[in-house]
Amino acid sequence: MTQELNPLKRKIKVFIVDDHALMRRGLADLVNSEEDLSVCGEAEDAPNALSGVSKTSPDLLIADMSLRGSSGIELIKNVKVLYPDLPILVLSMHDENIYAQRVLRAGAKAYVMKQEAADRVLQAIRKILKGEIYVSERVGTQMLQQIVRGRSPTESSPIDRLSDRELEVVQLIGRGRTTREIAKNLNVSIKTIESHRAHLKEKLDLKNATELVQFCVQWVEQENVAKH
Amino acid sequence: MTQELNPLKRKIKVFIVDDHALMRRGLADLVNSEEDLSVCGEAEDAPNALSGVSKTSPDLLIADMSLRGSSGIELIKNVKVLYPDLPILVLSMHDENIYAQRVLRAGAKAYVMKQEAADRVLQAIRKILKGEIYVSERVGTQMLQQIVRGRSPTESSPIDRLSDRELEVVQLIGRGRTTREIAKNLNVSIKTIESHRAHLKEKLDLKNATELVQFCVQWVEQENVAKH
DNA sequence: GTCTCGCATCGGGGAAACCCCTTGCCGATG
DNA sequence: CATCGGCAAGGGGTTTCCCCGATGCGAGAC
Repeated sequence: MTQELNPLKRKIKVFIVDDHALMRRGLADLVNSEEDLSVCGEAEDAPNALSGVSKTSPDLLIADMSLRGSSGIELIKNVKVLYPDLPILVLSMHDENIYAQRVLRAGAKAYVMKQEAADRVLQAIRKILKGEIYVSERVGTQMLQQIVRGRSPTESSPIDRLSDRELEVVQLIGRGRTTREIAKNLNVSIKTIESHRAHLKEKLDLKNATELVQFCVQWVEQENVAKH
Repeated sequence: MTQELNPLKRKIKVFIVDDHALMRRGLADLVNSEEDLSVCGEAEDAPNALSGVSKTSPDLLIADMSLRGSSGIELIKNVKVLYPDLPILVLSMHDENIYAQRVLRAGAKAYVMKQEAADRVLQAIRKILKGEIYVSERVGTQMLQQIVRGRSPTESSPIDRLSDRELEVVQLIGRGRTTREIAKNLNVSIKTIESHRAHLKEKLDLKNATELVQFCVQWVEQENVAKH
């Protein structure tokens, strides 16, 4: 609408990467509705994003996490190598703390969930244009809690803090064994396994038994993949 | 084709349901950019959708599958009961034809993936306004292949034997939710969820709760990977 | 050496979840 | 119209979860 009203003051150029056309449209609308922002280009996957960025040299990149093919995190890393000063805002489906941490470590400056309101995205844009970092409240407080508990986020995965016995229990839970079965298997009391599970929940910051099983299943899976 | 024949006539009213604000914006922009269409209302969840529809009495409903709380498929069924003639277009993250089949059986008239281009959505809108049914090409051919193979949709993978509600519970378990949380989320008694879980264990031939969680986690994972 | 700390092992007790059985309702199917 | 499947929900017994400890044991700290 008001895109070319002010030719004296160049607008801040924003490049959008998302594999959902409709989401791109919504984002573009949002960005262009701001006086001083304008969309300079769009892409639906990582390769097109890289070539598009090199053509349009934007001031800001908005990227979706879950792209087809090469994942969003790979794109961030690649962009960071080629354009270290280009701030990146990452949109994600997940509110998982793990994703946020990985994304920020990969070099993004903001992590916003797609569920959030549109003005949150604008807040994030403003913040990272000032050189600051933005994460949505829920993820942010989770991260702070981790730091308060003395766990530096840069330190490798929390799985390293587990004892050998605890890791053993993780394996068995991940294979679908019950507490009783594990106890019998390891020739100890059920109480002992319950105790291990309690420690696991604490160390891995999991709320309840279901989340514990979820984590263990995923970890066993991921470990089996890593071997091949 | 026929959209600019009667410029004096009232525009066709479209109601949008999606829990992503940006997606709503993109959809609204798309719809309003058409001469004869206009967005008459939006909602971010099922309850607001139902009251919004009753207030604005739209000619077409566009709904996201994966809403918070009561899921998209429930919304479709509810809408179908109250407004049997209101055509519904369903947007989905998944390209699995399991979902497409369920959605169409629940009464929707079109199934479109969010990845698809914007004009596909318009194609779908035009088609269902003419009383026809639209599914995206990939899903459509998958369905046809199943029919050609003589495989009734009820007998391939054990997951197909699950009811809509049961599949919904699988999703939530796979995301680490407890029985209580699921009950609250779906606004039913804990006993009901326990009952669903019992049926799931029976249908999927799982011994206990841990195996059930294991299965659900793996299924949700595998499903998210299948997109790429 | 003693002290602390993490680890592994158990127990009590109350709350929650699990598990099996049954019931009622509705809509579709035959 | 009768039966069957899906959904919701309750009763009641069993098991697990979860928050409290407690003990012994080895390893490093001072």
